[in-house]
Amino acid sequence: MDKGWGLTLENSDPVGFFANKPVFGFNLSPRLNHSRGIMFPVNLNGREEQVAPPPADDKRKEDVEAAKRELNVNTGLQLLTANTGSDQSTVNEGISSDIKDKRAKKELAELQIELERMNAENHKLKGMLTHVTNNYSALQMHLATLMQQQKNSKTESTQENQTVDRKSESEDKRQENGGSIVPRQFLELAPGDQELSHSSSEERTLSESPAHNKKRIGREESPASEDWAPNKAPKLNPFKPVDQSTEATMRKARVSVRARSEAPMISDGCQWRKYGQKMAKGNPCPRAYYRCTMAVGCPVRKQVQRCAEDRTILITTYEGTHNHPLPPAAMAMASTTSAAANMLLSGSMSSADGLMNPNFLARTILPCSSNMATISASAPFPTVTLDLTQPPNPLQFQRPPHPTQFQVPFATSQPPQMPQVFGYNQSKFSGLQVSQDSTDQTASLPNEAQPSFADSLSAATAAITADPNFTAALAAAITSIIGGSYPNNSNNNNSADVNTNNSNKTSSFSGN
DNA sequence: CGTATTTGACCGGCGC
DNA sequence: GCGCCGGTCAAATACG
Repeated sequence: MDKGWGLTLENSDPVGFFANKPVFGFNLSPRLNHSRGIMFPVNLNGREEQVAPPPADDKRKEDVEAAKRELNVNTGLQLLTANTGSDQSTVNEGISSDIKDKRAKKELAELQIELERMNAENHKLKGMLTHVTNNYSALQMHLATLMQQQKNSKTESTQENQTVDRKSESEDKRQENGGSIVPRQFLELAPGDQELSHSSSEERTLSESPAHNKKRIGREESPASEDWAPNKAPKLNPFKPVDQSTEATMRKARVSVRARSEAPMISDGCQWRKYGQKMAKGNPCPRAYYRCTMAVGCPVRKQVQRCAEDRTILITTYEGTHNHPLPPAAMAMASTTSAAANMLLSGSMSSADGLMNPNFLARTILPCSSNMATISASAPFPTVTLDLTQPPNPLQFQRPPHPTQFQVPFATSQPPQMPQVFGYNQSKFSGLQVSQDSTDQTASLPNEAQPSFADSLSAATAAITADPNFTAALAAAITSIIGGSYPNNSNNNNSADVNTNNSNKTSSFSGN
C-alpha cells in the first residue's frame, strides 16, 4: 500500500516539543538555571560554595586555592584553567599566568554581561507572555460577548420565526459556555456535546434512534464508540421542524486549516491517534484520520491530507468538541477554529437557507487573520477554511480571486503587545473571502471599513491564534515558563519541534 | 509487554 | 439493486 507522505515520521521522531530548542530567537535554557535559584552569572559557583574547606596542614596550598577561587568564580573558568594545564604547581608561574588570569577575568566579565542581558530578555519575555496570555483570555471572553450580542440582535430581528427563538435559547447556553474561561471548547459542533444534547431533546431522540444505533451492529462496541458514533449525522427527517436541519448542519460543520508544512501534521497542541487512512478520490495523497486522545472518549476527530495541487500544503480538518481541558497550544488553535465554526453556525441558524451572514463574519474573528478565511456552504459539510498558506502581507490587501467572494478591508492596529521578540511579522488583517453558492447576502458588501474597537479585539484574538508558528511558540514559552503545569503537556513538550521563523512550515507534532 | 500504527474489511449514504 | 465513496473498525504489525 502506498505509504504516501510518511505519516509514521512523526511517531518515529519524538523530539521534545521545546526541549533544548531555541525559542523566540534565543535559548531559554538559562531560564532553567534561573528557576533553580539563579546559578549565574554571579553565583555560578554554588557547587564550590559547598565544598569543604581545604586541609589546614598546607597553608601555601590553601592560599593558592583561595587565590584560584578569587579569580575563577565559576566552574567554567575552573574548567578553563584546568584545560590550560593550570594546577597548584603552575599557578604562580609568572607573567604568562597573569595574562591568563586577566584574560579569564575579561571573559568572566563578558560572560556576566551576556548572562545579565539574557536574564533581562528572559524577564521581559515572561512579562510579554503573561500579558499576551491575559489578553488572550480577555479577548476570548469579549469574543463570546460579541457573539452573544450579535445573536441577540439577530433573534430580535427574526422573532416571527419561532424556530429561531428555540435556536437562540440553545445558542445562549452554548455562548455561556463559550464565554467561560474554562478551556473546554474546540468546536461546538459535535452532537455528543452535552450542552447541545440537553438543549434539544429532539436531537437527543434522533441520536438515540434505532436507525442510528443499528450502526456497527455485530461489532464489538468500544467504550468510546458511544461518544463518537453520533458524529455521524442522522438522516434528516423531512417531518421535523426546520431547525432540525440546522442542528444537522451544526453536527456536520467543520473547520479546515490549510498550512504549508513538510511535517505530517501541524502542531495544534493536542494529542492524536491515527485510526485510519484512505485514498480519497481526486487526490493522490492519502487522507489520514485521527482522533483526540487527550481524554477518554473525546469525540474530536481530524483529517489530515496533502493538497493535491500543492503537496506542500497540509489540510487539516477538525470536527467535534473536546470534552476536556486543553493545553495552551491547543487553546490557541482551538480558539481560532472554534470562533470560525461559531461564526458559521451563527449565520446558518439565523437564516432559513442555512447560510451564514458574511457581514457578521467580516466584523468578527475571521478578518483579522493575516491570511484568508473561506467559508464554503457548498461543501458536503459546511466548512470554514482558514488558509494559512499565504504569507502575511500587512501592507497590501489581497484581491479576491473570485467575483462572488469579497473581502473586508481592515486596517487594524497591531495586536496588543504582540511580542516582537518572537520574530513574527505583526499580523494584520489582509482580507476575508466568503464564498457561497447562494447569492442572498453576498451582494451586501460591508460598509464597515472602519472597524470598531470590538473588531480590533477580535482581530487581535485571531491574529494571535491564526499563525501556527506563533501558536507553537507561544505554547513553548508558556510551557517553559510555567513549568508545563498542564498534566497532558509532557508528551507535547517532547514531541515536536518549533520553528521560530516566519515561514509557514510547521513542525512535526505527535501526541503519541 | 504495552502502546501506537498499519491496513484490509466493513458499513452507511448516495447516485444511477 | 448495484457500485462508488467516505468513514470507521479491529486484527496484525511495529516499536520502544
